[in-house]
Amino acid sequence: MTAQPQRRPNLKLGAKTEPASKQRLRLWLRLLRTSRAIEAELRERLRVAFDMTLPKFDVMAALQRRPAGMTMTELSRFLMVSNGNVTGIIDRLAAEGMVARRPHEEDRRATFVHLTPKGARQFATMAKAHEAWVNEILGNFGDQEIRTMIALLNTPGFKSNRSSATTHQEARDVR
Amino acid sequence: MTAQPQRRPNLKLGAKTEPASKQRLRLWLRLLRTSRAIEAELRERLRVAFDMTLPKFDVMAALQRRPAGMTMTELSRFLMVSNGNVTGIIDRLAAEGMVARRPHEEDRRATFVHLTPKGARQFATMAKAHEAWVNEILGNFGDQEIRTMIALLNTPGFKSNRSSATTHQEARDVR
DNA sequence: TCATGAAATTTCATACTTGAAATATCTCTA
DNA sequence: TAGAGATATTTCAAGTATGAAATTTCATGA
Repeated sequence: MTAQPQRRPNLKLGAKTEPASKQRLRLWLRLLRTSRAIEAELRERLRVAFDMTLPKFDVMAALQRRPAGMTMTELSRFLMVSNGNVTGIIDRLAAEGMVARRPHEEDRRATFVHLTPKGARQFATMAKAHEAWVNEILGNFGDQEIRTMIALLNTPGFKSNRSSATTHQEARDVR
Repeated sequence: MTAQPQRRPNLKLGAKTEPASKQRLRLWLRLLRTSRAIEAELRERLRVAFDMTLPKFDVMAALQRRPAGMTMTELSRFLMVSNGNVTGIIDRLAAEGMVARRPHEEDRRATFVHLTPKGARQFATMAKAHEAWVNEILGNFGDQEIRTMIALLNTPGFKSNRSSATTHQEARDVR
C-alpha cells in the first residue's frame, strides 16, 4: 500500500520518514519478539534447573509477595490470565505440595491460596537463580538504559489498561 | 535481602539506589506485563472482529511476507515456537483453506507452506485492522518515544539471542 | 556405496490457555 | 425479605505450546 515510487536514502536512522502508524507497529513487533525470546530462555532454564514451568513459577512469585494469600480472582487479575487457567495451575501446584487452598472467612465464594513452607523454600531458591538469569540476559543494558526503558514502559501510553486491579495491587505491594 | 535499616526518601525517581540486578528484574517484569496486556487486547479484537486467533494470525503474517512460501522449520524459527506447534496451526489453517502445503522440490524432507489467494485476501483485511489497533493501543507514544524504544530494544542487550535465523530473515525481508 | 549422523516433519503425552457455561454465594434494592 | 443482578470459582471443549520420540530424507566421509 502507498506505493512510493522511489525512496530517498535515509540520512541518519532508518525508517525515519515512516508514518507513525508503521512505527508503532514496528515497536510492537519488536517488543513482542524481545519478550518472547526472554521468556523462552527463562522457561528453558527453569525447566532444566528446577523442573519447573513458567506459569507455576509466576503463580508462586505472586503468592510469595502475599503471605496471607490471594484469592483465585486476585491471582487471575494480577497475572493477566483467565480464571479457569489459574484453577488448573493451582491444582497442579497443590498436588505438589507447593501451595494450599484455604476457605475465605467472610466470603464463602472465594478461596485463599498461599504458599506452603515447602513452596516458600522452593521459591526462594528459584527466585535467586531467576534474578541472576534475568540479570545475565539483560546484562548488556546499562543503568541509564534500564531506567529509560522502565520509564518509557511506565508512561501511560496504553489506551487499553485492562489491569486496573493490577495497578492497585502493585501500589499496595511496593516496598 | 540487604536489609536496609532506613530508606532515605528518593529525591527524583524511585528506586534509584537499587542494585542493577533488581533494576533489570524490574525491567523484565514491566516488559512482560506490557506485552501481555497488548497481546490480550489484540487477541480479543481479532477474535471478535474476525473470529481469528493470534497464533493463526501470526502464521499468516509470516507467510504474507513470503509469496513463495516458507518451510515448517522456517516458520517455527521465525515465530519462536516449537516445530510440533507449527504443525497443528498449519493443519487448522489448511483446513480453513487459508494456507496450503506444497512439497519442496529439492529436499523431500521439507514442505513449503504458502497463503492461498483466499488466505491472502483475508490477511490483507485483518492486517489493516491490526495496524490500526496497534496504532491506537500505543497511541500515547510520541514519535521520539517510539524511536527511543525501538533503538533500545534493538541494542544487542541480550546474551541469549536464540533466534539467529530470525535475524537473517528480517535482514533479508527489510524493505 | 554404505554407514552414520544431521536435518525436516509429524506424532505423542502433558501442560497451558482461553472463553463460555454452570454453581454457589453475595449484595442491594424494591 | 425476595429476587435480580453481580461476583468467585470450577468445569468444559477447543486451541495452543512444549519437548521428546519416531520417520523419512539428506549429506558426508571411509
